[in-house]
Amino acid sequence: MLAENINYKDVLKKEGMKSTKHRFAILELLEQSESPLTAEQLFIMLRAKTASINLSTVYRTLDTFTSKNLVLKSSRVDDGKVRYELNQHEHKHHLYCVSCHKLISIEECPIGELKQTLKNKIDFEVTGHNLEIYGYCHNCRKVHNNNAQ
Amino acid sequence: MLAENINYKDVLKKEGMKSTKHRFAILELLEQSESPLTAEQLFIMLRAKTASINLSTVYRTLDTFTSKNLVLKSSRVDDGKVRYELNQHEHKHHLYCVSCHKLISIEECPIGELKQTLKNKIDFEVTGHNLEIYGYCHNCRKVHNNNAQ
DNA sequence: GGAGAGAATGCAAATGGAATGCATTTGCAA
DNA sequence: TTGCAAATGCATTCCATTTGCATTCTCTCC
Ligand SMILES: [Mn+2]
Ligand SMILES: [Mn+2]
Ligand SMILES: [Zn+2]
Ligand SMILES: [Zn+2]
Repeated sequence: MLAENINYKDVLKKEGMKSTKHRFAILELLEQSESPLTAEQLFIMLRAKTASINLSTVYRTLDTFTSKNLVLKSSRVDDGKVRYELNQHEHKHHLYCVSCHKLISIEECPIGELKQTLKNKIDFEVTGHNLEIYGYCHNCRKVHNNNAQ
Repeated sequence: MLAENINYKDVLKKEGMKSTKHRFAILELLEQSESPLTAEQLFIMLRAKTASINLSTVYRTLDTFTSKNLVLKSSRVDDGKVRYELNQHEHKHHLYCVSCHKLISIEECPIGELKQTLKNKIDFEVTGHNLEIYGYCHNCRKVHNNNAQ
C-alpha cells in the first residue's frame, strides 16, 4: 500500500466504498493531472501503470466517485467527451485556449454580485454554476503576434 | 413562401446556402423556441409540422447553420445531448432550475472585469465564454417553502 | 421556361462513447 | 477463515451522431 493512498482508504471507507487497487490508481492519476481527463485517457494511462484494467471499470469507478462527489464531471461541445477531475472542494474555473487546447485553472469567480442580483430581481436562488472561458493563452498570443509582424 | 421566411432567404443566400423548406422550417422552430433544442426534439416537431424529414438532415442542417454562426451549440453533462439555439447575437446566459428543469434567459453578465484581470495577470485574451447557473426558480422556491412549513 | 451542375436530402449502415447483464473475483466484516 | 455483498472483466447493447451513396432539388445561365 502506497503512503499516498492511506488517506484515500479512509475517504472510501467513509463513503461506504471498498478499497481496491483500481480505485487508488484512478484517484492517484486524477490527483496528478493538471486538467480534467476523459475516461479513455485514464484508461490508457492506467494500462501503462497498473496493467490490466477494463474500460467499463473506469467508467463505473468514475460514476461512483461522481455520485459520492469525489469527482466532478464536465463536458465541452468541442468533442462529445465527458471529462473528470478530482473534486478539490475549491471553487475554480477553466480558461480554454482555442489555439493550443490547453486548460488553465483560475480561482477568480465573478458570480458573487450576480447571485444577489438574481435573488432580488427574480427570486432565483443560485446553488451552483459553470463558467468556461475561451481565448488565447500567453504563448499563443506571442506566436500569433510574431506571425502578424 | 411564408412572409417570415423572406428575411431568412436573404440570410441563407448571403452565406452561400440554398433555400429549402427544411431549412426554413428549422429556423422557424428555433426562432419560436424559448430554450435550446436537441436535434431529436426538432426532428419530432418537424415531423408534426412539415411531414417527412430525415434526422440526418436535421443534424446536417444544424451543423451547417452552426458553421455559418446562425446557430449556437451547447451541452450539459446532464444527458449526453447537444442543444441548439438561434444565434440572436445578443449576449445572454441561462438559469437552469434543478427542480423543474426550466431554463430562464438572463442578460446580466459578470465577465467584464474578470476579462481585464486575466489580461493583466496572465496575458490571457478572452474571446468568449459560457456561463450556466443552477438553482431554484421562483416557483420552485415557493413550493419548497410551503412544503417545509 | 428548360437544361445542367452542384448542393441538399433520404436511407441504410457505420461509428464511437458510454452503459449493462452476467459470470467470476475480491474486499472485508464477523 | 468463511461468507456475502460489492467490484471487476468480458461481451454485448445502447444510443446520439456521422457517413457513404443514390436520388432529388435549387439555382444559375442560356
Ligand atoms: Mn464561479
Ligand atoms: Mn457572459
Ligand atoms: Zn494556447
Ligand atoms: Zn423551477
